[in-house]
Amino acid sequence: MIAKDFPPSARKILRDHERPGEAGARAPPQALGTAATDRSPRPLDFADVTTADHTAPAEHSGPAEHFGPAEHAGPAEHAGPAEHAGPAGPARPAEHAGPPSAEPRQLPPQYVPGEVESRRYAGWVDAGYFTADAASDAPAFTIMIPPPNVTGSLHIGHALDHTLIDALTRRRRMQGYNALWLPGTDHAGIATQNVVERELAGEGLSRHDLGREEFVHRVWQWKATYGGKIGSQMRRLGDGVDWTRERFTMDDGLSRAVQTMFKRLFDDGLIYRADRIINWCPRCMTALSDIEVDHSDDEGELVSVRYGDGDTAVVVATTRVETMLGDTAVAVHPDDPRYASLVGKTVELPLTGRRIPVVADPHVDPEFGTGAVKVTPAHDPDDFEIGRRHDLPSLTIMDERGVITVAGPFEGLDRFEARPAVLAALREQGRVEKEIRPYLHAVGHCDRCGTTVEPRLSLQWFVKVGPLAKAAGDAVRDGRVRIFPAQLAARYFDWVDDMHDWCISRQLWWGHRIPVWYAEDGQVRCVGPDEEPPGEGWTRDPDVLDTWFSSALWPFSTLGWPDDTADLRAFYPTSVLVTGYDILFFWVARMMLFGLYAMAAGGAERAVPFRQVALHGLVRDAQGKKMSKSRGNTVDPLDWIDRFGADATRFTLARGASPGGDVALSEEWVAGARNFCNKLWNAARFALMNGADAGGELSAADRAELSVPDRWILSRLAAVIAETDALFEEFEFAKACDVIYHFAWDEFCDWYLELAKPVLASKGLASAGEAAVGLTRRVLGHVLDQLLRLIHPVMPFVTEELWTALTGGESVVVADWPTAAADAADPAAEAVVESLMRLVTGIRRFRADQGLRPAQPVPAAFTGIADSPLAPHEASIRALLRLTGPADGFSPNAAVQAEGVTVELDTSSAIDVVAERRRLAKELAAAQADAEVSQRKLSSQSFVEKAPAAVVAKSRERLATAQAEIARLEERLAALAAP
RNA sequence: GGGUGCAUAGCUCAGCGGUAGAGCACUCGCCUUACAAGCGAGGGGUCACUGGUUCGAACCCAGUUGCGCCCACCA
Repeated sequence: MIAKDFPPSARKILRDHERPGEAGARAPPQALGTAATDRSPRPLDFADVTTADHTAPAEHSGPAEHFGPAEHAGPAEHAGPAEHAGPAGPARPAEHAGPPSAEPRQLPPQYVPGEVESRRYAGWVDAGYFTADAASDAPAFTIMIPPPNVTGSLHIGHALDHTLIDALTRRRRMQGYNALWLPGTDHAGIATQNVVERELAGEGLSRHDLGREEFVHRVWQWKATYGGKIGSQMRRLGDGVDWTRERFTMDDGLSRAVQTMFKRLFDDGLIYRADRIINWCPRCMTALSDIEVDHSDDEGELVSVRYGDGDTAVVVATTRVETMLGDTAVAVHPDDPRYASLVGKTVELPLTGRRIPVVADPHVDPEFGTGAVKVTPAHDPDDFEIGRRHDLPSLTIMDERGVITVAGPFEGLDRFEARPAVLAALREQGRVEKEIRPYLHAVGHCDRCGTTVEPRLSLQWFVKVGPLAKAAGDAVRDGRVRIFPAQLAARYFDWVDDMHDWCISRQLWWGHRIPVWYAEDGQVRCVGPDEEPPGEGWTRDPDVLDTWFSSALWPFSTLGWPDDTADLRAFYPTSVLVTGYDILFFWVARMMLFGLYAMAAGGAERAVPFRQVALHGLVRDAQGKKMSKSRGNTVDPLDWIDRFGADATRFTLARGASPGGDVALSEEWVAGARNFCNKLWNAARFALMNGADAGGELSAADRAELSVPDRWILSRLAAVIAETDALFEEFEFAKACDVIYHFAWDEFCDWYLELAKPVLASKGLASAGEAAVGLTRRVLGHVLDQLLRLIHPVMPFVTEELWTALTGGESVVVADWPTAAADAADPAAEAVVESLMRLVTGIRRFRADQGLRPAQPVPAAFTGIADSPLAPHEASIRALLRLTGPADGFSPNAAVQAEGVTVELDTSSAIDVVAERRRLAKELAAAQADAEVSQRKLSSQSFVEKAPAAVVAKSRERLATAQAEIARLEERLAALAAP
């Protein structure tokens, strides 16, 4: 069927790396076997065709012609090597629609991700696999996407986050949960407004030129044009999100939620408006919350200035001389004897001619500087507090751009120009007592633009966090919410238990406008979403809310809150929150604050926004350095997806992710992951070629007939499933990937498949009858089937492609998650196979040392195997090692001993005595070292007396084994020396 | 200033009381009929330093040094 139905150019997939020149000499396609007439959905039996087609053209590897049915044709001509397979493009159009194909398909010898990914993704979405059902009886599993900024494009940090979320969700879906991963984006107030303003600046315009309404319209336009980018990128990654439930924080529904929340908090007295010192960004021209300020040690100067003269002289130290223009007092510690006589008096403030009082305030540290502090209530948070305590006036000396507004010589200067100017003027008057420069001190910067933040007195809205934060802390303390890794909970408590009130008003245009109106007579009215705004004579507050206000509602606003929707009932509380530890405070804590408050009616247990918080780290480069554009060490996940495939990219990320741990990445590692995809691909190809049978359960009678390798691999599979499950539950992605990787590669591919080969070929195995072959085919199919399911959450595409080919099933996306067979554990079989591995490795070492080519058959005789558990496996061992039976004229010239078995070999040429001596000497040295350590331990009286009996016994055993080895090796060496 | 974490093979990390592990990198040999994006064999570590606890410490305790991160209103 293959040979007939496909064009010749397509046939090469079966063996594409034949050397040029050989291909033409091959026989024409042979008649096909029985499967040729079998048109059932059963997977194609590769055994029937593998050898059939050797007419491959001579080109070398890598072609990507796709073998799917015609309707999947699409842009299938990925010419050139796989690395250049090219982006498949976002969001495949509907021509690729249709459910995932269950038709048998041929597999090329190299996995080419590009075409597979776009086709499969479209198929999954169309099949509705990712669409959750609010009416389902199945337990819900909900994860809300940490909404990326609409301005953004998918960066490697998202890719990490999404890989982990997708893995969790896919696993739960396979486990039968009603799984929902809800996607969406955040309007990202400052960030988005900045982007659009930059665009305007390119046209020589500012937002004020447009006016508020027009500007906001412009942002919406921008969002319509570029806002979908991240969604198409998520499709490339394979994110199994429910696109029917996509949300945006500025959607009508979510805006209603925001307004509802504001109103409730307002009515409960948990939102207030007040004059406070806030962090002000003079570039973004808005207030910022405390956590939107990054502190860094900057070089500045510490200047000591003398205020007043003669008896009333007092020297103050400051890093901000320019603010002295706004000083309204000097403060000293109440108990400081140096200044006791000054308290209550006034001193002259230089440059201004004003006289300001000296006040006593306990906040002042007498040890620091001169023990006297200038007080600028309008431009320093501490000074503001001092001012309040002493009823001092607040003088604002700068406008919102940071420009001095005090009439006089400094008026119109920027704050950074004013500083040297004021200093120079003070110097001129002989007021400067000391200048320390450079002086390193912490300075706040706007986390959006890096501008030095200006503490500024202004009228803003705040959330009174006290009671909310208490509840947020308690929910973690009493275990309703669990944080992974647990040690990060301490950081959470530190913050939540000592949280300042949250400044939520922003002087921006892009965002949720504060729903408060003011009347001319001073009345204030907060308007709910279903109320009419007041009419004539009222003006609305111009400010918008902090972006994080709406983000904090995300777990329930996305589900229809404040309405009592079916979604809200079905999917709240969400199950897990997966995000980076860097936004623990920004987002996680605030969702706790608001979730517990808004959802309190459902009871404490159901009020929490999520049951578990899985925090991952930052993405770093191969040297563990933070990725940044300035370092030039960033990785573009889309580039990796293009070149290595989404699965390889995902595996690389997941394999690096441990709870709370940063993830180091490099191109070498993603190449390794790509290789792993290919390894699975080829293992499956082998299985298909050999009639692997993934259908049906093994009966008890079948189990009784299983070979030792079959029992071994089933035993290992069960253990690996159990380990993987346990690791997933703890969010140990790295370890789970590692367990599966080693099982797949080291055990399944390297040993099981090799052991299965002779059985499947029925070569040289007396016991391998038809039944044995059938059983092995079934075990092979079963293990591969389960393995593909296990790794599917992390590598969805390649597993889907292989699993459907292997099983004929509809899709692994909706296949059952494996469960560890309770009775599969088989320590006896494991012990035998491990022994077999050691024997085989020992002989391989001999062969390698002797330079015997892997393909060269070597006659060998086994002695001592009859009494060994390895006895039934001699044929397997011979097959693995290419050892033939001792034929006529067998004259062994070397012997290898291991596992109680002696293998005499006839290498047919003189053996390399030097190499053999070296090998034996090395083994001898190892045995001697081993013996020595054991001997030393055992000769210690206290060890023998105090150590557990089992440990002592083990040492004794080790010593005995080592001593036997030494004797044996010495004998061999002596024999080798003799002529 | 207060927390907190980390120091194990060239790199990134796992191991956390009983004689050192993985991936990648490296060396040698192989196109062995699933895979050269592969196969086989191998080299490489006084587990930061100093003490202590213990029969026994990479692992527990104390201190030292060096990195890192978080928080912070000391002018």
